[in-house]
Amino acid sequence: MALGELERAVMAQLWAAPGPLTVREVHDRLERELAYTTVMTVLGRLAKKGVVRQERDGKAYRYAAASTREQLAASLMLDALGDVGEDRTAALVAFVDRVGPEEAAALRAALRDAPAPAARPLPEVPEPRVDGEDTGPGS
Amino acid sequence: MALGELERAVMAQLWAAPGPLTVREVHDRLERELAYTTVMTVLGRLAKKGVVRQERDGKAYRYAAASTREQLAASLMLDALGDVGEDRTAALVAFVDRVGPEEAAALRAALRDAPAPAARPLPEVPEPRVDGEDTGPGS
DNA sequence: CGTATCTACGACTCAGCGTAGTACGACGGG
DNA sequence: CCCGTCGTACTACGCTGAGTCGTAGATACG
Repeated sequence: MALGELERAVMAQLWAAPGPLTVREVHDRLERELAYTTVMTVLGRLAKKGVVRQERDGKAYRYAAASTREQLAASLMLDALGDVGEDRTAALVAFVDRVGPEEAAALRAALRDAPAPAARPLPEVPEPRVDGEDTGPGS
Repeated sequence: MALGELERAVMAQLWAAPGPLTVREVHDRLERELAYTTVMTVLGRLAKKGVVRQERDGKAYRYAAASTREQLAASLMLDALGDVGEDRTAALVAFVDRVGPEEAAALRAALRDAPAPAARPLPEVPEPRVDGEDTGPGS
C-alpha cells in the first residue's frame, strides 16, 4: 500500500493545510509544474485507496487526509510487521535493536501511557474501496 | 523495496531451510508448479536486491537469505517509519497504540534488554547491488 | 452565447513482478 | 566421441501500479 513519490507530495500538502483542499489548491501549492488533471487523477487514486476523504463542496470536491501522517506511518509499520508471518515478537526485538535512542525513548513513553489497550482499530484508512461501495450503510 | 508474492514464497523456503539451497531445491520445495527458470529468475532478482546471498558451489549456486525474517521485517518497519518525515516519535506513539498486548510486551522486553543501543547497523540487507559489485568482506 | 471551471474517463509511459523460453557451457554414460 | 542432462545467462511478454496528461461533458457566470 506504500504511496508513490507524487502521492506522498500531495499528501504532504493535505497534511500541511488547515482544512480540506480543492484540486486547484493542491495543484497550486505543489512546486512541480503539473497538469491540473494529473493532480486530480492522483487525488482520485488516493481517495480510492482510502487515504484521502472526498467531500463535495458545490460543484467541486474538497480533499482531506483520512488519517494523520503518524497514523499512516503506523499503519505501514503494522503492515510490514504483519508480513513477517508468525513470530512478530522477534521482529519487534530486531526493530527496537535498530531504532535510535530518541525513538526508544518515545516507545518507552508510549508503552507507559498505553498499559493494556486491546488493539482498538481506528476507522481511518479503511479497506481500499472497490467501485460502487457505500461509505456507510449505517447498519 | 517490498517483495512480491512469489518472492516472499521463495524467501520462506530459504528461511525454513537449514542451509543454503540450490535453485533446484527451492524449486522442488515450492508447492506451485513453476518452471525451473522462473525460480532462477526470482532468486537472481532477490540477489540483486541484496536480500539473498549467492555463493558458488561447484558449477551451481547456493542461495541463502541475507538476513533473518525478523531483521527484514524490522528493515521494512524502519522504512515505513522513515517515510513519515520528521516527527518519528508521534508515529511511534500511534504505532504502540495499535499493536496488541503481546507485541507491547515484546517491545517492553526488548527495550529493557537494549538500554542504550547506538543504532548499530547490521551488515545485512545492503544497498541494492548495482552491477558488478563486491559483496564485501563483511566479517 | 461564450468562457472558465470541474469532474469523468481514457490513454500512454515506465518500472517491478510473475512467468517462461532459448542459448550455451560443463559433465557423465554409452 | 556424441548426446542427453543440469545449470546459468540473457531475453521477453503480460500485468499492475504510478506518473502524466488530453479530451469530453456538465455547469455556472458575465
